[in-house]
Amino acid sequence: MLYWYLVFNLIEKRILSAVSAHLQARYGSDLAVVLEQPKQASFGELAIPAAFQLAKSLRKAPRAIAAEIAAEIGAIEGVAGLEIAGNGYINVRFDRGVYADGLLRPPANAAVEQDSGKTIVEHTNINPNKAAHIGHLRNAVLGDTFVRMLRAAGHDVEVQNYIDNTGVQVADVVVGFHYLEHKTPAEVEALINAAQPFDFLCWDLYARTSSYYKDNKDALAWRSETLHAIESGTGEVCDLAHLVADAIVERHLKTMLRLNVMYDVLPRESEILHLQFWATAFELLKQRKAIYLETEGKNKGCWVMPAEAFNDNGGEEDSKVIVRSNGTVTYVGKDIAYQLWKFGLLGKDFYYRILQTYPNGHKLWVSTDQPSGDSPAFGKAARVYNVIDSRQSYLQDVVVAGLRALGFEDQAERSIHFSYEMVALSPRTCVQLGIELSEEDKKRPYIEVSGRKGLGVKADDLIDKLIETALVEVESRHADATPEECRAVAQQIAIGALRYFMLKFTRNSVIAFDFQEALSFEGETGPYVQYATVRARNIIQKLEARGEKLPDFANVLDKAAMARQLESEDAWQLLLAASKTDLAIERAIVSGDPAHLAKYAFQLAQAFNNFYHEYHVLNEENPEKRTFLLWMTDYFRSQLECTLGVLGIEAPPYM
RNA sequence: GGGCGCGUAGCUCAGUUGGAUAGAGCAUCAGCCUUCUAAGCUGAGGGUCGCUGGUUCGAGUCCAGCCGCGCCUACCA
Repeated sequence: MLYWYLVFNLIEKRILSAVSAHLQARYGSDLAVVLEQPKQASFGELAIPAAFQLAKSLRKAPRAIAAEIAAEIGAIEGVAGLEIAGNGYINVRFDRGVYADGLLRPPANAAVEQDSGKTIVEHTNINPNKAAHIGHLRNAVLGDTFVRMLRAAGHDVEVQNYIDNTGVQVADVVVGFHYLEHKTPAEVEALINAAQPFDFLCWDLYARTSSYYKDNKDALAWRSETLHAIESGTGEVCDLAHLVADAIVERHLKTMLRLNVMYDVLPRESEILHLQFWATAFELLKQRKAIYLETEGKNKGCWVMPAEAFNDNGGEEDSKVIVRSNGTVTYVGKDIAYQLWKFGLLGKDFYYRILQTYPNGHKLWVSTDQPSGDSPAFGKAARVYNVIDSRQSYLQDVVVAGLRALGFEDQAERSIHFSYEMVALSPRTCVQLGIELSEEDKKRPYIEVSGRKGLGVKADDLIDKLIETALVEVESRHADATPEECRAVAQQIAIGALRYFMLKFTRNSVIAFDFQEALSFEGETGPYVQYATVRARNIIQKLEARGEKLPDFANVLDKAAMARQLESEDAWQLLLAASKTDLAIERAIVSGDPAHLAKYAFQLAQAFNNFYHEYHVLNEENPEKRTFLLWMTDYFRSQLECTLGVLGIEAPPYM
């Protein structure tokens, strides 16, 4: 892993090693020293709780031990002083001048660690049979932000979006077109190019087909016929399926691009079938006895994985069917093959072609079953993150168990289910959408969405609504701007609001989606952070409009001057908050939750807003202070822009 | 029944490996725009951290047992 230079981290490390060495020499203790963030900023920058841990073995009061350590440890570079506090804390105060100087003039020898191989992040994975909804948005925004975090920290990341273009869900829409509406491929093609978005049309058709099955059980035969046709790879129904899936994938890619979400490659299930990925995996699984042919009971005739493989006390659990008694493979089976491929363990690869080139020049590849020239090397990862909601954790466990049963212990260990809770609807939003609720549902805190019932909020509808809401605000504030400019700004604000909303909740909390909350641009929201960034840039723009240039801070600000300016506790706290961006990114990666970075972004914006109100930068008369405040402004600006960038949020030119 | 998760202010949620006075936002109330944009800032009120016990110098955090809620537990994906 590559870390860019962290002044804070550097001082932290110095303290850690100094304290460890001292405890070893003085007490013969090999205690693992840790540092804490003091509860209150006024206590200092870091706290050492080591005295508490030593109290027992030394049979001494923590406070006395703390005093002893503080008195005897000696000087640590970058540390101005140590204080005893509470029952035995040692609070650390940084040398403010040294710290600021480190931020302004970072030493050249940045710590570099080698990345240990490629990381694959798989996210989005929407069934290509209907429009994307808010649940898919959570997946894509979480995945994309996690990718940005990893890349910011120097990781080599490959982004995959798996397309299940041969599954039941696609089949059901094909049933709708073919059997219910008697449409030919040519007629469906006309619909794809029609004014109404094709994925919206399919949203309704899918719901209609699903409800038709309910009243006409015989119609389920249409589904299996369609699935067989798709699997055979030929015929009108199969053509129809590809037509539908490809058109909807294109729509999904457009929707995701609106949110600044892009991919490297789309592995498709059709290729997993045609290139016999499953057949290869099946042989492996049989060979190594990871699955067996059930000879009795309800699963008679199926190839199953025993429950003990994926469940610690699997005695009571049913084994998991991998191959059905009719010889067809389940989704989990295909997923095991896919997971093996991701690690380069299958001994097979897809062929690839370029599907499209994004506006920024990035190329998106898609799997194909025909040799088609050069392509980047996909797959063969050292680590795999599957961004999939927690409802599928059972299936993810089975996939990992498959790897383990094949003897790929390391890869099983590095198969990470990046799980998150679902997005449901608040009862209030259901009412707004005209969804009728039963008395029972009304009492629930949230209502689960259902694509099958067509119950949910479409991603594009939500984005449009956000843009319209933002547009009203932008136009009311900038009467002089052109409609195109206003729209562009409104779009950035809308996406900022949406991405932040999807990130502000920790992964394992259910989001009860509420329009009123999601459409808010005030308080803890994306636009709040964007607004702070715009303000910081405005100060610098105003300066330049007055014919002044931003000083070359490294030449005009020395350590002593900064130390003088940082005698103000407020200024120091603000600088400290602003300097912790890298730390926040690193912690969010370690904890695996982008919500932590979103929280930091909000706190950073709060800090800047405090700065903005407390100091009037351009009117400052003291030259040294004015230069210093300009530096702080510029530093805040760059830190805010960096954080927003990692969150995938743009800062508009004005708000 | 089993697995996973949740329960913290009126509402929506944070709370790092146990640590100092449990925090935000929204909502409510009281203030702040001739000054770099008020999508902002300042202040006030608001808490039995679901319950009971345990571990220890110390528990919202760890352990056990309860209570309530959600999801999963398909030859669907």
